[in-house]
Amino acid sequence: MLKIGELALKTGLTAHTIRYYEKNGLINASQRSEVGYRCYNESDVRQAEFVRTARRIGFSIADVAALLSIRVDKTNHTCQDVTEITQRKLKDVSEKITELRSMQKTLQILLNSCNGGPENAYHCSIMEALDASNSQAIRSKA
Amino acid sequence: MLKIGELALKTGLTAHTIRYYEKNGLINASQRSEVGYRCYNESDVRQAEFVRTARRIGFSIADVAALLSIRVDKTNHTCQDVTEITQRKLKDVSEKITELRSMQKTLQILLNSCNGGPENAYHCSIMEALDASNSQAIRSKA
DNA sequence: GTTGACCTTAGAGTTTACTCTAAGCTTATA
DNA sequence: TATAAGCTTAGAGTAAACTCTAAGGTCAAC
Repeated sequence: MLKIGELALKTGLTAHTIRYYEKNGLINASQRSEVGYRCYNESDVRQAEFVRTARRIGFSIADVAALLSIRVDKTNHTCQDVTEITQRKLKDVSEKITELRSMQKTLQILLNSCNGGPENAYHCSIMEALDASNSQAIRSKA
Repeated sequence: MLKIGELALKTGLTAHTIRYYEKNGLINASQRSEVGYRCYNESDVRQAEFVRTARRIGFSIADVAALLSIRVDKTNHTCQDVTEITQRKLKDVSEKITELRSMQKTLQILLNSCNGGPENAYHCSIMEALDASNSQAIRSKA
């Protein structure tokens, strides 16, 4: 039986985070010591590791909660339930990447248009591009 | 001279957001009407459009504030000042993309490993992968 | 003259995921 | 035995960028 600090060490979470996850139903200590310390058994530890793994992959706390509810009752859930959550997350991530790629491209175009030298910014092409009320002006510089 | 609702229409921001930006020093109304309504002249509008453009590209409010302080005093700032902000942002965006790509890859691997069918989740390979305390298990499924 | 749309302010609420604090009890070490 | 490290709780603070609310004044149209 581990105490919270030991679980923290084992999982790489902090004790604070573990308590926070507990409040959110992700991790629980199946026992308390006589003086009220949280005690984690092997099954608790495995669950904590599941949570940590899922969070690292990028699942939100709500996603992890959903995955856990499947995990504790696998026979009444299907692979489809699991893939739905995973697919939704993949879609979110992919959309975010698309958005960031567009930003990245624009920023790169801006940087290419300016030498970044010590001359004053009066004719800085980045400033000019941002000032073009029509952000099309930025795209057309590709 | 535009009122706030008109500026909102013109820029695609909401009146709420414009007031919020004002509080943060990004947009200002150089005049008020007799009864206290904000009045935006052409220069105010151009600044609001600069802000909107910069925000769309992904600059934070703090970044935009920095860019604006260059914009109002171009002769005392250099192209280098501008490119530094832009480069920092590009670095942030690129790092975020790298992180998201890794998530995307992992999620795709998980999905490839499971048919997502209506059978119960008892042997769901996504759940198994998440349960492998060593998230290496996920990577090795590539 | 009365709707309804628009404007004002200060300030609270939202989202996500922590992160930290205070006040106090427990346990291990020197 | 004293000190430090670790545990408890409730609750506040952080970050970023809005978003909304309440209570009230203004303006154009019917």
